[in-house]
Amino acid sequence: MLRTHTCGQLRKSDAGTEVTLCGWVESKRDHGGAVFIDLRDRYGITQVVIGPPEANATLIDEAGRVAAESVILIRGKVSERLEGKANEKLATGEIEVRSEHFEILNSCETPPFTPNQADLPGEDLRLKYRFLDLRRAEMQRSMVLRSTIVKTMRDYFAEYDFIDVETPILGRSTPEGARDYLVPSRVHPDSFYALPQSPQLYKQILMVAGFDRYIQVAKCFRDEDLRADRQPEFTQLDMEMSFVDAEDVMSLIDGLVARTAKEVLGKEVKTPLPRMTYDESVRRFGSDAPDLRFDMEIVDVTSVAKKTEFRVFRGTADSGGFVRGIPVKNAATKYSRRQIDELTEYVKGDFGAKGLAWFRVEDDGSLWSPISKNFDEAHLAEIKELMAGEPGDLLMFLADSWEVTSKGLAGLRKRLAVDLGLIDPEELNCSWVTEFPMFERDEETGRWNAMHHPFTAPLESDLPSLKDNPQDCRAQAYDLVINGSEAGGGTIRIHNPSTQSDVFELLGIDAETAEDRFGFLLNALKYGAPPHGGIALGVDRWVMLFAGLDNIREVIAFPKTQKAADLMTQAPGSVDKEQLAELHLRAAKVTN
RNA sequence: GGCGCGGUAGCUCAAUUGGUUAGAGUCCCGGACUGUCGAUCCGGAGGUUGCGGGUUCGAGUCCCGUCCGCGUCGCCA
Repeated sequence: MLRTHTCGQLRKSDAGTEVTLCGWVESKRDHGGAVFIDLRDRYGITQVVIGPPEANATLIDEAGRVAAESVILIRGKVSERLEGKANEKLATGEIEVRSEHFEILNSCETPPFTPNQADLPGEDLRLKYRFLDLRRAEMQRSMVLRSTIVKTMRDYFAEYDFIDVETPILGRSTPEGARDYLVPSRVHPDSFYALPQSPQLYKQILMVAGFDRYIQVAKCFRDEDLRADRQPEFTQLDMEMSFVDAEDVMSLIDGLVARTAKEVLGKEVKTPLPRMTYDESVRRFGSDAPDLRFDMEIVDVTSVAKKTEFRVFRGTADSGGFVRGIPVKNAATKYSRRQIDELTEYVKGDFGAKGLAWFRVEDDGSLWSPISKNFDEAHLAEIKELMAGEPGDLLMFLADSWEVTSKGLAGLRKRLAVDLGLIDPEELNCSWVTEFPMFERDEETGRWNAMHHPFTAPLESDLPSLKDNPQDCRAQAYDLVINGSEAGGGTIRIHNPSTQSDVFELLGIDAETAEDRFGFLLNALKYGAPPHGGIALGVDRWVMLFAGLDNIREVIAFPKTQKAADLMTQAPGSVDKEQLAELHLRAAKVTN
C-alpha cells in the first residue's frame, strides 16, 4: 500500500503520527513561503502543509507548482492545527499533515472543469468527462448510496433463502412490448439475439426448475425514447417465488422497503404499506402511480355538468365523457390569467385536452369564472359542494374522455403541487397499486394488449370474464409506488397451460405464433410448474428516490443522453465493413 | 415523431429596439507573499457567438435549415 491512511480518517487523536497519504489536489493555496494543499480522496479531504521547518525551499517550490487534480503522495506528521485555525467544514478540520515528503504520482492537465467548482458545468460536458464528474462529492455519494441499497437488497433476500441466478444477456427477441436491442449472429446468418427487456421468462423457468426463491441484479434493455427517469439500459432487482400469492410478494417487499429506508435514510416506514386498487387510483389521482405526498384529489362532477347550460360540460357529459376537476387550495390569488393560460396550453399540448375550465371561490363563497354566466347559482353551489371549495380556492376542470381527464388532471396535479411547494422533499411515501386490468385496447388496431405482460395471471374471481368481457378482467398485479414514481412492478404468473392459451388467444397470438415465440416457456409449464409470482424493482429509480433526486442519470455511473448516446465513449459508433460482412449485414445508408 | 427550452472565452454567465473594438467572474500563464481553507495583491493571454444559408448599410440579436444537450407527450408488453 502506498498510503497508511485515507484523506477522511485522521483526527486530533492521531496527532504526532507519521502518515503517508495519497489523493488528488482539490485546491492549493500558495503563500510563497508555505503551501497549503487540500488533498482529496473518496473518504474526505485533509489539509497538507508544505512549509518550513519540515519542507525545504525546493519542495515548497515544487508544491506551489502542482496542478489541480494531480495525483500526489505526501508523507509527514499529523499535527493539531494552530489555535483558532481549525476548519469546521472538514471532518479532518482539527488537524493537518505537515509534509516532509511530496511526490507527484501523476500530474493532471488543466481540466475542463474541477469537481468542486461553484457552478456545475453543463451536463453534456459532465458526461464527456465523466471521470472528473464522478469525483464530485454528490456523485460519489450517489454511487455509495447505490452500492448500499443493492447490498441491502441482496442481504435481505439472502436472509429469506433466495438464491442469485444469472440469466443470459443474449436471448430471443419478443416483438411484444418495448423495442428490442438486437445483436446479429455471426454463425447464424440473418438471425439475431435480443438483449433482455427483463429476465421474465428465464425466471419463470427457474421456478419450474424448483429454485423456489430467486433473485438477480439484472441489467435490462429497452430501445425506447428516454426520460429524466428512464434509460435504455437499466438495472432491476429481479425476484421470483413459488407457492405464493400477491400478498406474500407485497409483504416481503414491504419489509425490504422498511429495511432500506431504515438503513440508508434512518427513517421508519410503517408496514404494511397502503394498498390501493388501480381503479381507485385512477379515479382519485388520475394515475396508476399516484403521488400521495399531497392531496388535491380528483372529483367527478359529471352529474352536475349534465344539468348545466354550459355547452362544453353538458355536451361532454351527454356524449359519455366526464367532467372532473381538482380543488387547488388557497391558489385563487396565486395564479394570474396568464398563468392559467399557460396551464391550459400545458393540458392541451401534453394531454390533448380541449381546454381548461376554472372557477375561483370568492370571499362570499360564490364561484366566479369567465364562464360562470353559463351556470345556474344552484349548479355552481353543487359543484362547490362536491369539490369542498372554500374561499380562496381555485377549482380546475377538464371535460373529456376518462383517459384525457385522468392523465390531464394527474399532470396538472403534479405540476401545481411542485409550483405551490406542497411536496415535502424529506418525505418518502411508499404504497402499492393493485388489481391492474389484464388488458387494454390498442386505440389504432382495436386489439387487446396485455397491460403488464401476457404471462400475468388474472384474479381468480375474474376468470369467468376473461373470454367475454376482457375489459373487466383484472390481473394479480401490483406496482410499488414511491413518491409518485413506479419503483417496481410484479405479478402472479399463469402456471397452467390452458389459461395461458386463453390469454394468448385473446391477445390475438395464435397457437403457432405462441409456440414459435414462447414455446420453451409453454413447454416448461407442462412439466410441473408450481404456482409462482414475483416482482422487478427498479434499482436506478430506488436510488434516485432514496437520494431525493429527480434525474436517473445522477445515480448511474455512465448514463446515456436522450438520444441514447454515451458522450464519453462516443457509443454507438460505426464499424468496419469487414465486421458487418462477418455478421452478414450491410448498412442501408452510407454515412458521409 | 410532436411541443417547448437552451448552445457566446477552457468553465459559469452578460451583451437595451439589429449599431462602434462581444464584457464579467472563474480557470490558465507570469510575478509577489509563512496560516490559508472561495487565500490575497499586481500583470497577461484567451472568441469563426454550435454549424450552414438568408434578410440588412450593419446580425450574438431577425428568418430558414441542420447538429448537439435538456424537459415533456407519444412510446416504454
